[in-house]
Amino acid sequence: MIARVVFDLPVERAFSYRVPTALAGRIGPGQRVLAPFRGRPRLGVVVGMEPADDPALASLDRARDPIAALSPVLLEVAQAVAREACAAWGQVVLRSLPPEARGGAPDGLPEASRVSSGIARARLVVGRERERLIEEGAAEALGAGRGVLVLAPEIELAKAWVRRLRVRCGVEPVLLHGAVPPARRWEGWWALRQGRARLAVGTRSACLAPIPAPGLTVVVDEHDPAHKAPAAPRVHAREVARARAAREGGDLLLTSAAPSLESWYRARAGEAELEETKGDGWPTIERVDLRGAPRDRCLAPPLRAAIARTLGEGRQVLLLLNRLGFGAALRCRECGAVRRCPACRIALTYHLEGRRLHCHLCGLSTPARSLCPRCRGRRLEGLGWGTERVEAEAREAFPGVAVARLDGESARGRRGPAIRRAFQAGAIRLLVGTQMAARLLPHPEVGLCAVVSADATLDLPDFRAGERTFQLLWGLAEALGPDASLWIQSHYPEHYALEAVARRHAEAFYETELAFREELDLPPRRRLARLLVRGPDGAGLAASLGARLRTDAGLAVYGPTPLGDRRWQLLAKGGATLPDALGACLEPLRGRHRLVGGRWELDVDPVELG
DNA sequence: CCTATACGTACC
DNA sequence: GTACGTATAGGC
Repeated sequence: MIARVVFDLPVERAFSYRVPTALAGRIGPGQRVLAPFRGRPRLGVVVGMEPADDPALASLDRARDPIAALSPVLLEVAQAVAREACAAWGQVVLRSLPPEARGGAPDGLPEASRVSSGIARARLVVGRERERLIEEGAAEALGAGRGVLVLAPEIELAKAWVRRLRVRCGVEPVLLHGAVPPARRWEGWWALRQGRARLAVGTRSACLAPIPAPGLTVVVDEHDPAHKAPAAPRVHAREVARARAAREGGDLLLTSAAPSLESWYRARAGEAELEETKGDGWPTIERVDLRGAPRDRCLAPPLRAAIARTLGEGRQVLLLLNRLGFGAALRCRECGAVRRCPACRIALTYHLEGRRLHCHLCGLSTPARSLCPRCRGRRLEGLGWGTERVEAEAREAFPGVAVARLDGESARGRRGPAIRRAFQAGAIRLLVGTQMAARLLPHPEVGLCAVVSADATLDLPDFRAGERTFQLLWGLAEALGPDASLWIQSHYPEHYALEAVARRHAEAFYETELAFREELDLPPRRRLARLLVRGPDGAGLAASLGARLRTDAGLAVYGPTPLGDRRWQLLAKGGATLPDALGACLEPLRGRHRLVGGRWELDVDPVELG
């Protein structure tokens, strides 16, 4: 017999090994094996067996475990997902397994569960009841003797779901994420594989967990970019979940306060049932126009008054800064808006070198002078204010009020939980924080929540800037009670994302946003891939790769656009077959990643453009 | 003429 | 990814 083996390498091929007679019958697809590779034993996974022999081939050293870590179906899922992401099958497979640990698997696999094909039921659930539907769905599937996988975008959220499901389902869920020690991850993995456990909760690293007879796969906060791996293999957990459900059967449940345009679009096309669970009541939404407001203050007078009122009523206040890593945009001093690309409408990014503005979508490059028709000079201005700054202003404006700050810096060590507890207990009356502070909601004592500058996300140099802003604001509004108010400061108070939140009319946002995406041939209508290039001659390499994609693959290619100092980006636009087109064109260059000039990396269906 | 480094290739 | 081969430059 010959075993086909893949490794954690950025290569397409599987490698062939003879199966020594001593191992015959003990080796099969999905099994981890140690195979001689470049003279040393290397960990690989068997993806296929062939009834042939070739004495010229090397022989497998041994099986790493007595049983296969993955089922043949999950190997197929990994292959399909790898193909869509232009990633190597072996990397998707091996990086989905827990890292190597001491000890081996227990012996014995249960009868292979009969695999049904096709998703039984795909749902996209929005609204306040969505969490209850997850609990119900999980309990129901477990009750029917089926397995359940719940994927959350962050470790903390995964832990919270373990607590909820433990109570609701009466079983101990297997928790799988990057911070769980390898030995414990394998323990849980084998328990699932052997059918001793049927419920798993985890982050994207758990997306290929061996759930026995899956009845339900849940993707919590499906819109969250954290579901996609930030480095190769750049696989999106939501797409793995979809591929799994299509091949393993069972229900697919995607949930979000404000879903991604991709999922909303699919639901609209009939690929999933859109289920809106409306809770009643919406907070009062107040928009503050920052145009013309003094730039040295971060809290406008009407907002200050409202905060004072709220504190006076004995309720708590939350001030949020959504600083999701901003590009160096140029803001006009007069009108406050940043300069945008006339074609793509996304914020232009300022590059010190040559004092030029670049569009990261279409590659437009223009001199930074003549910044704004209404403004004589140009002024580089950071977007938004820091949390410390807002905290200081709040202390000064509301003397005697217990003010605290919750951000990456102040939450370091054991301080985060202490601040959270103090806020929940009411000891802190006004809390200034970043995204992580938003997680404190829902909290009924909060009477006012303010987004200090919605522009921090609206001015991101990303065509999803509007979508991100809408998702953030909608999520906040939903988490606040009807007797609370949400204040939004912005230079674009009439922006349709803000308008839709104020009117509690999500559909209006999605329709407008989709029209914009369709007009510019952007996702979800069409697909994008970005090619990241770096190296001493990144510019030259990017240009030649771009030319190749244009002529050989016939793709619409934008750029190269500079990303900081030595990084360049190309964007390729295509249809459903984009990964195949890219593969066919770039495959001959594989193994030559280090072309003269630098190295390059592909990101198919990027969720964030930098 | 020999050793140091650079890039391209193949890995079973 | 990375060890290894061959091409290439620099050193004596």
